[in-house]
Amino acid sequence: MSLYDQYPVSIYNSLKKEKEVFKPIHEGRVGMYVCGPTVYSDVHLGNVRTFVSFDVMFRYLKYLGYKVRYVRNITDVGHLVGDADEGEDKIAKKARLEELEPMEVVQKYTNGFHDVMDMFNAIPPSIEPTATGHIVEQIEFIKQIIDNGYAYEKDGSVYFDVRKYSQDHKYGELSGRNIEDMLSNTRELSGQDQKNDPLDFALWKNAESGHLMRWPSPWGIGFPGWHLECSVMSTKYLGEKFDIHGGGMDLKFPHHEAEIAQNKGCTHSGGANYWVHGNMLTVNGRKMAKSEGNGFTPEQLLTGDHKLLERGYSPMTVRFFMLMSHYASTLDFSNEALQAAEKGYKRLMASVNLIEKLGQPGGSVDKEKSAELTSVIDQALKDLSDDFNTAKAVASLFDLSTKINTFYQQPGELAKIDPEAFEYAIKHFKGIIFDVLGLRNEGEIAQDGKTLDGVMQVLIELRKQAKFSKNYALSDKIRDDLKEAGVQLKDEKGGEMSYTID
RNA sequence: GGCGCUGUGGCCGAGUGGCUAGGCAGAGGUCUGCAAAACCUUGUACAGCGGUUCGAAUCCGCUCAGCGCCUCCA
Repeated sequence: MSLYDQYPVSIYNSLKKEKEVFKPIHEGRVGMYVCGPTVYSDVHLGNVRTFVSFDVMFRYLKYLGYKVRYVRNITDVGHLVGDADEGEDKIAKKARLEELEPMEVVQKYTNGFHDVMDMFNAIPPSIEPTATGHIVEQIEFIKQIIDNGYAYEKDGSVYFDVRKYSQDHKYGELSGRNIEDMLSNTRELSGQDQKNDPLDFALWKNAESGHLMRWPSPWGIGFPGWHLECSVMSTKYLGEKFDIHGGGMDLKFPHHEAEIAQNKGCTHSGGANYWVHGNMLTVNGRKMAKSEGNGFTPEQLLTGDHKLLERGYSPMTVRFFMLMSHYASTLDFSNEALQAAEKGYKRLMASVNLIEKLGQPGGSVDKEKSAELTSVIDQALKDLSDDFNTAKAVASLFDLSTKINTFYQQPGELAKIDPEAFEYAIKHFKGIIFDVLGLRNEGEIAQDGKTLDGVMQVLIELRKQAKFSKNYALSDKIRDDLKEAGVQLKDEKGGEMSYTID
């Protein structure tokens, strides 16, 4: 029996607006598509949160034994600048500002994005397709939509005919909107005269002279519309029907709504069965966004070089902080919260490090105590299967952490644990922490240095001698000075000493 | 205006109609030469007002406060 049968996953489906038992289309296999970043500037924490959320889903589904194909695109063309109605492309605009080739801009920020994802230990997706790499497919997709009667051409551009579409399908099913409301609330926008209807959106845009991104098409020189790539690439790599589609809450409308319409308009299938939306990161209760000026770069987060940051925080502290809440809840950033997360993270890692130092379990096995141990793991897996509730799972991990610490201090307690139960619990304890939550043991990395460890052993030996001769002034000085240098010495039972690096 | 969300103890943050979430901080204790860490103990929490119910933080209604989307946004 596989783990996914043992711990069936349920997911909150934005499309149905309720939690459902997850049933993949193909037994044992999952196709997952997540809307990736637009690479025209640095990613900020909000982006990181969303991708970390989906990274955990990817990791957990694999942990359960599913074979997962995870597709996350790179948007390197297509999104229009909000206040420029002339149809100027974000990337083209940025290119002009920086006097670069558009593809130079794309490459620069794609590299940066990958570096940041790596820093936060997010596993690269199975496929990371780019919009510019799928111009041909996008053109074919548009042709089919036109053939199906849901799009029209006008002056070298092609628009999706929302009204026509809504006669046959429900437009707005994901975001809970209806066409009439939207019509009466449409804002006055200039430059929309080409469209038959303000609700229509572009599938292909005619490139004006001087526009930097241009490709030939049956409708002239131009570039693909803002929403098209995701429809096209999810269909290409996952099929007309696939399992999970994810993205940030703010993409629900219009982006995902348009995506569904394009999919149905082309293939008559709506794409994903389960739509999953991650919530926003907030600062003082407000969405972290570039326009608010309350976001910061990962570099600033590490160094603490930002007016909102009291000091820097390590990547794993931040990752752990994010996992202490549920992906569908807003998460409010504050220095206090981050500092609390940092302590919690270190506490967890300290227990992990202790595992190696534990003696042998068993001897005078207490069945109840053993069952208690495995039930904590059981609970954690149930919680993860319950819409990926990392917050709850983390609580179980802390329970286990306490138990491990007790085992270390009181070997008698460890003797009560059945060796098999112990092995099972430790395997999953580590599995959940490292494989599912994707945490890295930052302290351990620092301790890898053999030279440093050798130096530490010398200092520890000196301190032991000082203590033995009751020269507490010297032994305290060694400890205090090391503390100053970022190394915490701990006296243990039996006169042994250990150290941790901050 | 339309669609939707949230309001939990000092802070962050889970939560099922009845059983201690958890982390951080605080208090007391054990251990220790002193620390640190760890362990144990400790908190009259669920915005307000009504209603449903044997029982609601959890369901319903209203009020108040805040937020998101509706334009690019994770």
